[in-house]
Amino acid sequence: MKELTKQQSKVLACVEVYLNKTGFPPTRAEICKELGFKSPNAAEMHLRALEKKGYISIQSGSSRGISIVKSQQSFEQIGEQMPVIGLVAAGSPTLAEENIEKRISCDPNMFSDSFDYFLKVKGLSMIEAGIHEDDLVAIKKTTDVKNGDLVVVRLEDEVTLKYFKKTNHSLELIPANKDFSTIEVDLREQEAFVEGKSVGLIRTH
Amino acid sequence: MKELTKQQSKVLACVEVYLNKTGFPPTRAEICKELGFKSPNAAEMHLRALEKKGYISIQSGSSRGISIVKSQQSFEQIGEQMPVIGLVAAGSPTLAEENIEKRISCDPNMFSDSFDYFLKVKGLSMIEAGIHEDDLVAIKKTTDVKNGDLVVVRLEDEVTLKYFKKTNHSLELIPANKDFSTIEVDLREQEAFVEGKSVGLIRTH
DNA sequence: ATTTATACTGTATATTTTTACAGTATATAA
DNA sequence: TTATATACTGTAAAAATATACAGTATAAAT
Repeated sequence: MKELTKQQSKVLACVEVYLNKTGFPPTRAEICKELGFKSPNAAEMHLRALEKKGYISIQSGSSRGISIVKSQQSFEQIGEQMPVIGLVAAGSPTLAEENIEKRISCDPNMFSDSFDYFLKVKGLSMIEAGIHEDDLVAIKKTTDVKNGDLVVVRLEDEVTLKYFKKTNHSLELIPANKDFSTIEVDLREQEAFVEGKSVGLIRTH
Repeated sequence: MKELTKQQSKVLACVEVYLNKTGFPPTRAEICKELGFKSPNAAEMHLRALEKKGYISIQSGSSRGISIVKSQQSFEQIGEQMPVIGLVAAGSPTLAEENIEKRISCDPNMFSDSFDYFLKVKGLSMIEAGIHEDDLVAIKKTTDVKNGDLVVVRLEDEVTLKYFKKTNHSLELIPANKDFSTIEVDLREQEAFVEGKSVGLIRTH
């Protein structure tokens, strides 16, 4: 999570205090009044920055549509807002705000292992493992993976979700669909980046 | 504290659910949409009644200026401990303590629809729907199911998870595995109890 | 038979609120 | 020296929202 500037921190605190006091979030104008700004745009800009850094989410077009994603206050946050990231064809699955499709309120420890984000599955390459298109796979960011693990690997600019098998200099990324073929990587010729591994899955019916 | 009418109770619940889901209170129009009212004044009147009876307070002149004074719900909505029930061969999947295998901390609204418990899947009859043994299927207790829904149905003492298809006097419970056959029930001869329907699924890898 | 409470529809308007755009100022980095 | 990021002011328009008013319908109470 990115660092906040002094003013952004003040604005976040202001929103949290207002929320605790009234039960609903403040308007831009109310934030200005509280912090002494003279233009609603001052508040707007700080809120946008806070959203980009993942501390709040803003429901666009709604009045008072601010919700706290990550509290500045240190008290326990049960039911954190876990980000959902689309499995994009190119580039790493980063947690930058523009990649976050939505957030789901749940416990980061609901599976056997903790996880960092959900990856939204594209395509049918893992269908025989019971992993469908649009399923959300819970990914733990780690490079510590074993053969047989379901992993997120980046090759060049392509990111895939496959079973992991490493043998000497070669890496096999094995699909679970007879219509797809195993991706074989000679690690002396090409780099492969393990982004993380799956610890669970959720699906909405 | 005064008693609430049925509709007032619905409106209060609606506000509480919205608040838990979004982090801010609903507008009059949003309450109407949720509960099927066609005039914003319907919501307005109920809110006024709820304020008069001391369940909420309304900040006049503010958008979404509703705060809960006395919650209707006896339990916390976020980070609830949702029970996991084994799909036992005999008897209804009841929420009696002896049937609860464990509890998982998660948000009852993490799927598109709310749910009441997780059912632990036994057997392979739904494998082609990507539902494996030991997957946890989120079940919403309801009898309001449509053809094609994934439902929990009890026949005599046997409980199954299957696709639902009703035609006149006959009920078909369709598996997703070519090695299993559809269960056909003539409703004039045998009773079938719909216990609920699936709204989602989670799996631990 | 008439009132009273509940439960709405439908419309209209004033007010609140978001949000875009055009600027200003300052410090820091390239 | 020229960007670039932070941190605002000031204005204005469009959209969202609260809320008043005038009705309709129904069941229960008086």
